[in-house]
Amino acid sequence: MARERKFSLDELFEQTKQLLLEHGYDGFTFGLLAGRLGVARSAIYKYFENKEELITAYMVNEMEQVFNKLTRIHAYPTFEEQFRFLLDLILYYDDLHEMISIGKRISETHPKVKENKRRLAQFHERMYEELHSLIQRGKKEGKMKPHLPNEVILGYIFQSVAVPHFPGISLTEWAESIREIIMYGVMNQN
Amino acid sequence: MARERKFSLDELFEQTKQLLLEHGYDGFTFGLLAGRLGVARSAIYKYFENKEELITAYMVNEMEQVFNKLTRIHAYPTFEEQFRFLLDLILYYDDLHEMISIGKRISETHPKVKENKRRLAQFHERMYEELHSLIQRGKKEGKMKPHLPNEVILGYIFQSVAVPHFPGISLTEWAESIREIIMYGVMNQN
Amino acid sequence: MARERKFSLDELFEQTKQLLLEHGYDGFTFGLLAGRLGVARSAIYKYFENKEELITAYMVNEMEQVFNKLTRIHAYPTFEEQFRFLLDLILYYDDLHEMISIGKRISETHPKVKENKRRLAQFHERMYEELHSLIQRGKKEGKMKPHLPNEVILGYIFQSVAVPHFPGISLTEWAESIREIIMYGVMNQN
Amino acid sequence: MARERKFSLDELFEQTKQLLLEHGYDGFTFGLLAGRLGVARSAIYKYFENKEELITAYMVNEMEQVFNKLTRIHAYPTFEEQFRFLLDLILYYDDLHEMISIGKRISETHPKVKENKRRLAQFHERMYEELHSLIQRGKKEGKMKPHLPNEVILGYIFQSVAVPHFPGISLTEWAESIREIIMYGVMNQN
DNA sequence: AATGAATGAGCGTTCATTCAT
DNA sequence: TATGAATGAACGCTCATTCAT
Repeated sequence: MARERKFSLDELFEQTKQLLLEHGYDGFTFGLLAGRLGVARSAIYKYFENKEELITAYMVNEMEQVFNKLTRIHAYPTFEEQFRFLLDLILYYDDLHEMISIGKRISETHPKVKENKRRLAQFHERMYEELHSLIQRGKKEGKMKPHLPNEVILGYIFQSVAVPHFPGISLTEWAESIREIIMYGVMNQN
Repeated sequence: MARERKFSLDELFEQTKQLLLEHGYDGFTFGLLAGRLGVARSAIYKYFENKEELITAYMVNEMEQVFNKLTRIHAYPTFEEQFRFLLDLILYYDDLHEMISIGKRISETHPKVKENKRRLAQFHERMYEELHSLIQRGKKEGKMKPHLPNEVILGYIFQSVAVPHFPGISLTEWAESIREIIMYGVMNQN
Repeated sequence: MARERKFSLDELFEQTKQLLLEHGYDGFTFGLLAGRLGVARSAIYKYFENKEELITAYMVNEMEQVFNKLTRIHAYPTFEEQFRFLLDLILYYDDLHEMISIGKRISETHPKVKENKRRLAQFHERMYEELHSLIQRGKKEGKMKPHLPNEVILGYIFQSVAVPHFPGISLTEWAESIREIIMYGVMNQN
Repeated sequence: MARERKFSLDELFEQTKQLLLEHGYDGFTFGLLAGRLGVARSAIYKYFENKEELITAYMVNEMEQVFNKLTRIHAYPTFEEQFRFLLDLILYYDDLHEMISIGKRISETHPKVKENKRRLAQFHERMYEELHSLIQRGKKEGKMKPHLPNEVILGYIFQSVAVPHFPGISLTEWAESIREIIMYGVMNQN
């Protein structure tokens, strides 16, 4: 009876992600998105009342997925394996960092946006808890430097994904180098 | 002879910097800037023909200062001191990184913009030369890991400044932590 | 499916014409046009991406009509009839001249503008061909002065439409006078 | 005592003329003019309260000169010589036409503008009187077609200067052709 | 559910005009 | 007399958002 939808939410989120990464927050427009989905600009307003709501909704969606993957960390028994899993995850989701910084700029005017931001914050919090406890474990087992503040370690790790990939250096070489620096620094030990 | 200026170039650059950091390139508007300076939008066009010229002019100004400080590195004799000086400098100018990435996006249509970008590129080049030779020295003296690509090390160091400052951790504690991680990593040695 | 349009393209072209004649190219603004159509300025951008595109589109439209009429010239057998038909046509479309001179000033930045200008040029060319061959015929039949350059004759005829209509002289009297001057000059023959 | 003027009115009028011809009424700006005179924009406001006043003042000045030349027509005894003198004058001052059409668009808001336009109209009138009487004489002497309305003849002659100069035709050839058409038309007599 | 039409706020920019020195 | 600083209105243009179908 009702007309069939011309686009799925998944499609919409996927294109939203791409556009955000390509054009940033300001460069993202409904016109662009609608163009990619093959619908009229106004059609999107049936699902999201405004740009901010759409973007935060997308972020919640993305965050959910990341978070789900993150919980698989418990499948690994040793600290070392868990830490490596975490680094892999972060290096794989290397847009995460960009996304987070975009998220910060969104001001919460409408109630739905507020709700989305609340959920985002919640995810953030739960994620940080996970990570905190991992770091805590590393310190307890004497494997991580105990005097470094947890927040700095975490921020630091997340930040690392933004180190630019230079041409001439392979992706794996890059990833391995980053991993080593995070763990043991740039200085030679003797 | 003419009436007194309502704002100085220094003021203008200062506000430009703040706005760029808060809102990014696209979010930066003459309206915002004029508002902060307490003048009409159009007044700014007396000094800069367009947005790109203003922003690149600001960047040249900023870059000049950084570069001048950087050359003082030669006052320090040992590698360790020089390396510490460099880290201090970068942590102090912690917006540098953001600024550089903004600078990349500006297309050079007008001649003055072109000139500004040329000067910026020059600074960049000279700066990278300085840093490369520092790292080279570190490797030669057996103090830095020789197998890490120079580009990754440099990118990494610059990236580090973007690690967020959490409230609850003092700035010096943050800086010290970052320094240690860069040099020796997060892991305990035994 | 969507709401009804508040203005038709024909209306838009009509007002465009009027405004161009009244204010010239620079004096023509979207604000003025929108005002006459009773819509917001921005509404017009749904149909034409910029001022140049709108104006060239209008001109193509106008030119098409003129050209269609012009081809009816072949329905007349004798040179005299054809010449008279031509003069009538030109005197009737007395803004043509103004329009052509406006058209020359438009620089072609956007592709659609380029396309429009190409079509305009095409019309021009075909029109001039028609007229040239008419004049050629007049000369061959010994009815036009053979030593006058074709370009001057054509330019002259087109120019004549710009002779102002003084109040106090009827349109037909004006047209008849112009026709006579073009054909036989202002001087008495004896 | 008083500072010496950095520019003369003559200079100003000369540059005004050039700029008007190059850029038209809208394209003419105080900035451009000031640039050519080597003074600040605002300096010009000491002499002319606004753009319209300046332009009309220039036009009065120009008109004065043309009119002065025109009165020399009485030095010639015969109608033919006078007519040729008139045509020469008009072909020489071929910008006159452009200027007049520019003048029409100026609306008289300020009193000084009004006054200038009044003087312009006066010149116009006196000029037309001169020309009318010339044409009258031509008709009386049986040299001009008596049935053509004077206004049309005059408008026609003035209009002729706007016939474009095509490259490939020398200026004198062009002028001669125009003259012939005005006098005897494009058609062959037999 | 989806569309195309229309709006209005805001941006970058230009320029006539005013003001204080 | 001349200046440079500043203003404000307008323009071309974009885009989030609303409306009627």
